[in-house]
Amino acid sequence: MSTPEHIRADRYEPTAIEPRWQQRWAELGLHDTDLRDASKPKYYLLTMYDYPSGDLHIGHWYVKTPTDAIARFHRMHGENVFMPVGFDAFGLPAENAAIKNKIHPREWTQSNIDNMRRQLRSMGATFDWKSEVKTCDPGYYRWNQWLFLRFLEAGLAYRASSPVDWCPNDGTLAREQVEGADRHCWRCGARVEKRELDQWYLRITKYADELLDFSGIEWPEPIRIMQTNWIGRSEGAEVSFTTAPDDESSDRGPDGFGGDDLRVFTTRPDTLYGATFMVLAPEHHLVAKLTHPDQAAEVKAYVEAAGRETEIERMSTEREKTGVFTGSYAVNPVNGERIPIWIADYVLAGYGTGAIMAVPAHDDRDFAFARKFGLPIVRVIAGPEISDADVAVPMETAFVSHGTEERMVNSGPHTGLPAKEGFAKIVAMLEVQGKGKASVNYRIRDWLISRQRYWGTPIPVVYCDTDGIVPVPDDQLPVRLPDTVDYGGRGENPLKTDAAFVNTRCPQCGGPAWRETDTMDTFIDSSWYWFRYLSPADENAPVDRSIEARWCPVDQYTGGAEHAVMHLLYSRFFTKAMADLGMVHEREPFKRLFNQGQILGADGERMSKSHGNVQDPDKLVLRYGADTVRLFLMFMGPWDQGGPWSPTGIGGIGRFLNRVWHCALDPHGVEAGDPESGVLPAGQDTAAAEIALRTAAHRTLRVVSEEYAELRFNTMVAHLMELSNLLMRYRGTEAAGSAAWNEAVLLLLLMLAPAAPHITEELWARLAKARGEESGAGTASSIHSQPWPAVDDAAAAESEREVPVQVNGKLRDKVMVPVGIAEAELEAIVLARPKIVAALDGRVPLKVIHAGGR
RNA sequence: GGGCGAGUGGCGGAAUGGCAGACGCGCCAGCCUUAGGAGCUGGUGCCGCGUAAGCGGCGUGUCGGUUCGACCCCGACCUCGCCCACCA
Repeated sequence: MSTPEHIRADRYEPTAIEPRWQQRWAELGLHDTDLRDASKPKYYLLTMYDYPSGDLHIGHWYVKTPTDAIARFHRMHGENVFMPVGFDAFGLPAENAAIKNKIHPREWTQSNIDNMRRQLRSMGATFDWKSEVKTCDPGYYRWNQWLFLRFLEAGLAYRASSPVDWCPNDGTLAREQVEGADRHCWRCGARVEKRELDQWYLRITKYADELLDFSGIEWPEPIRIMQTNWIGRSEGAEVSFTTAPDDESSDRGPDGFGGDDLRVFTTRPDTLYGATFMVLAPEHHLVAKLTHPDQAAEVKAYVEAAGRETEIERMSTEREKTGVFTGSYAVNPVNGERIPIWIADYVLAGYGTGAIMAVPAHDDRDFAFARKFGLPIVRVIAGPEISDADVAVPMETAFVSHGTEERMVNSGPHTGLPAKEGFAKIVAMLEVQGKGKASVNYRIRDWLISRQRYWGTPIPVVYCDTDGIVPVPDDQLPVRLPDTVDYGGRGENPLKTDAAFVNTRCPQCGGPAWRETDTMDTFIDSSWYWFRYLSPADENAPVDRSIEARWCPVDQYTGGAEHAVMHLLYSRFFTKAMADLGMVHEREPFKRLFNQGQILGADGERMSKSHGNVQDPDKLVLRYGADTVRLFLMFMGPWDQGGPWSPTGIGGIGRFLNRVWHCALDPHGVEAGDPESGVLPAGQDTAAAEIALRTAAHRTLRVVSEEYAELRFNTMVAHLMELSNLLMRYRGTEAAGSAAWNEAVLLLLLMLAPAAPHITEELWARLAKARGEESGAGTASSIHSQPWPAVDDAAAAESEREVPVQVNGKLRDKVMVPVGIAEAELEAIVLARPKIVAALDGRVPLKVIHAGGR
């Protein structure tokens, strides 16, 4: 039984056992969650669904296999775990592939999904396949349309004309989908341009304030910060300036100048006395009206030039300031000064009111502008280091600090006040005078969802000459994507060429009408898909409210951080909007979020087919087995870290599992290559060896339990390796096969089961058989149905421990003492140690510190 | 320009105020093998002393600070990564 020949004959061969167990788990339906089963606590575990690009790469495994370990860990704790899977099946790559390969996007997508299903199953992951969702199914996108119509009724969806980011390949983009200083498309990398278009928007701005509130959800701080910055809430004041007549003698000059209300937003009302000019965005609606005839030609030229410039050029920080004087003036409401009104492209039309009061003394941009055009710079805020006599000294740079130390100067009756106090006083004064009020501004814009593409959800409205924009009635949903579309060419949306789709009847008047041919941003699909998993076949509603009530929010969500201001923000918006419309109860979608790191190619670049650095897991699985690949990915480093892919070291995981195999099946074997093998450590008898085994096993259980709960898989695996190394040390000795040994082996298998489900299941079954137990059908015989073991605190306690001794912070000695030794006794022992005596060199310690130590 | 994060052996990493380098890779030595790019055991931060067990010193990006004691906390700087970027 224990000869080396026997071991060779029955080696650990993962590829022989893994498919067998995967099939068996599937047959038993072990992971088809009964959502109506309330006998156990629910645990909704969600991992971001994938775009069906064709092949899983190692990065997909990096997200999914630890997630599966979480699922299995929670099942062993008696929870009813739901871990669904699906496909984000709409999107441009399918369309591009269709054009290139003359294949329908549906076929391309479906064959990719089939392949990815096979690959996903090879991980041994316990997905609930009966709840699978595919967003390109009419049964799914129908509800995108239904939700859109409800949003439309509620005023959360609207159509508007405005300048949009336009990608020459992908059409319109949401603001979040334009990246980098050169303003390129997030998907294809092409530089985007601005176009004025009629497009559909969702009113995410309505929820700006609520989206800033993260209380009640446990999300990583970087994501919260990114969303907070993206929403960009600024508190300040809106201030009304009145445009001035040409001369100071009348309210309105002979040319009709003056008397217009010119409103600005400022975060620094405390600097209002320092406003020495105003600046309008070139697109501001008062530009034409405020341009003095003398300046008309110059202004016209500037505005036209600004219009021709790309967003890239205008948004460059380094660029020198440009601008032009309108010839008009405005009156500063606090001191009555006439200040010139300029036009410059550093002021953005889309933020605030599209106009600013310029305070060059206290804003870097205004300072640069004033310098260039010779405009006055007046200091109105001074730090403590500036004496009253220095206030008038010309400034070399803008002073932007706004702390508690700063005081106001040159500010009429407010001079001398602390800046913070002046802020409030000036706002109050403006309100009394009707010239301003406290105000809040946001950077976030409404979500542009129109896409000029074929492979997406049709927006369910028609255009009628009589009735205008008419929503498609619910009973006509879904508006199906037609199959017979010629998408041979580029540029135009192929749907536009499909007359049978476009030409329709107005639901209201019955007259001729035209369908909207834009489709929805695919981020709509992912903004509520976790609700659909709960009732994927429901014909009456997007989500079954009674199931949602029990299962939401999602307990744990796992996926990449690249969606910080897209998917993860849209999902929160949708959840809040759906809650307000009475469709769901919860206002937050995901209670806990974990962002795993990204696995890069071996070259340190993002994995992509174009880089040629994609790592295919299938080959690794074929060679090492799924369990080894799973463990290796967990062992590489902290899960949130990721890093460049390198398979170096995967062999170490294989050796580890081999040792587990041998400990479990061949406890009495000895290693021919090791003279120490099968011999107890010097000075240890069998009883001591058994205590050592029990202690190690239960201490390992204690720490591994914590590590699973905290998703620290790399150290979890390391601790299991330590335990298996210890077992190997005792293999073949008198302690092997003892009760303590057997307990340690079983604990090792149970602890390893969530991470390496196949080998543990195999060994569990073989050990049961060896004990003569029936290991027939039924879920109870599976290791994955066992309860998570409890730590025996008495066993985990050690009787002795090693105490490090420092003198003046330097390690000088280590001493073994019984646990619980009195401090005085310990001190006596330590002070008698020769090394300590030598280190003290006759001196008496001033202070003896007993540090922490468990 | 702003925000966030990270810098530890040849490599991935461990240790978040108390023994730096757990665990693994790689490398070295030995064993076992007909053979091995298989398996097993031991060693392995750097420098110095010693035949040796061992002893001493140095060491967590740089410079300061707090502390009996700092990879860990604080300040400044350097490097790298990610996000945002003329948002008033």
